[in-house]
Amino acid sequence: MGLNLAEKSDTRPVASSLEPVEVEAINLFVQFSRALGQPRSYAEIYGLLFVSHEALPMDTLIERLGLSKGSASQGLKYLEELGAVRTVYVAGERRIHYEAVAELRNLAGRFLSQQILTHFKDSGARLERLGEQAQKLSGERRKHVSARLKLLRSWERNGRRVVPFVLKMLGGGS
Amino acid sequence: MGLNLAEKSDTRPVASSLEPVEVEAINLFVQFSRALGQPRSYAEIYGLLFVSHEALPMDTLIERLGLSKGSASQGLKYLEELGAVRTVYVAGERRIHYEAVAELRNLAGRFLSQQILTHFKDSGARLERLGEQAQKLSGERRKHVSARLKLLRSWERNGRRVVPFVLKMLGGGS
DNA sequence: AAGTTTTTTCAATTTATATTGAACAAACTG
DNA sequence: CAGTTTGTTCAATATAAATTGAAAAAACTT
Repeated sequence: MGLNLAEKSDTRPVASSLEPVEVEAINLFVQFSRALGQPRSYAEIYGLLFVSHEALPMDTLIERLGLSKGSASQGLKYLEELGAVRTVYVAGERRIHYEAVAELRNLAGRFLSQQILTHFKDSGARLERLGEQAQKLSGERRKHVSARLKLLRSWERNGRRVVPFVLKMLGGGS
Repeated sequence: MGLNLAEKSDTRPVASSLEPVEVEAINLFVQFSRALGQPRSYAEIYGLLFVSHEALPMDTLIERLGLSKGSASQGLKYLEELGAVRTVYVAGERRIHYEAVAELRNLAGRFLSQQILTHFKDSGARLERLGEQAQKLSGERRKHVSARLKLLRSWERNGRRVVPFVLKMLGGGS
């Protein structure tokens, strides 16, 4: 079913077992996840772990956030792979407990390479193929495509230069 | 119906009226659009305009890309608002013609403010509310939430600082 | 202004993505 | 090892987003 963290215009009820401070924190991450195109449920999980004082087992996340087992399991798996969450072994507890990893730089780095760079990965090959096709053209047409290609190459270069820089900047303050 | 720019494992036929060089260019932008979470059809439109020597009317885009009228109209509207496309008046032609605007810096700037910054816009207010809720807690719990809040504030600061910097870097080469 | 072409709008449909939950598997327990 | 708890998988379903196309509007023509 998922949570409902009601915004002004939203009339569904807020999950009763969450405290206001938790609702606020979760909202923050859910908002963020929309900007990044990530599933809401993952953001809910991360948000709750982020404000929680102690590590939580999957059960608790399911119960308090109103998630299905499947979502919780997949979400935790994803977040763990991303490095956004780590497992913690709690004395006298059988279940795996999770806590939020709060390091922006690593998070952003992994997220960028996972979500963005994979999409860019063969842009080099693509540009090359475009270049080949351009050679087959003639006259005005070829001139134009070649100019465009040159532009694309410079865009790609600039784009690549930006990523490490962003990471450095994000690392600075935290 | 939309286009089909077949990748290796994809068996549907390529639109017959597109030349190889166009297919390559469009593929490039479609790929890009996936990374950014934008509709494929918009990327197709931009891609075709980007390689085209002359400005094209909506009709031509519909015909060559196999789009519906609606998609073409909305896509062009969106791209024009974004500043990715501009209208051109062609002598002796009644229909509006469009051409791609190829300036990475402006494009990226508008895109960021449209897609990202809007999501961040009330992060300040959200953080404030979270702060208020934190005050209502006590002991260990409050200490933890306060620390988290501090961290979030620094993340936000760093995030904001990054944007203008990225734009400067993207402006450099083109 | 009546007719024609071009463009926009938006409810209905299709397509893509996220979520569920029941069946399965793994990990532990006594 | 039989029983119990915990965790995963994945086909089915629900939800969200993109696309269509018919109807309306706007822009132009004679």
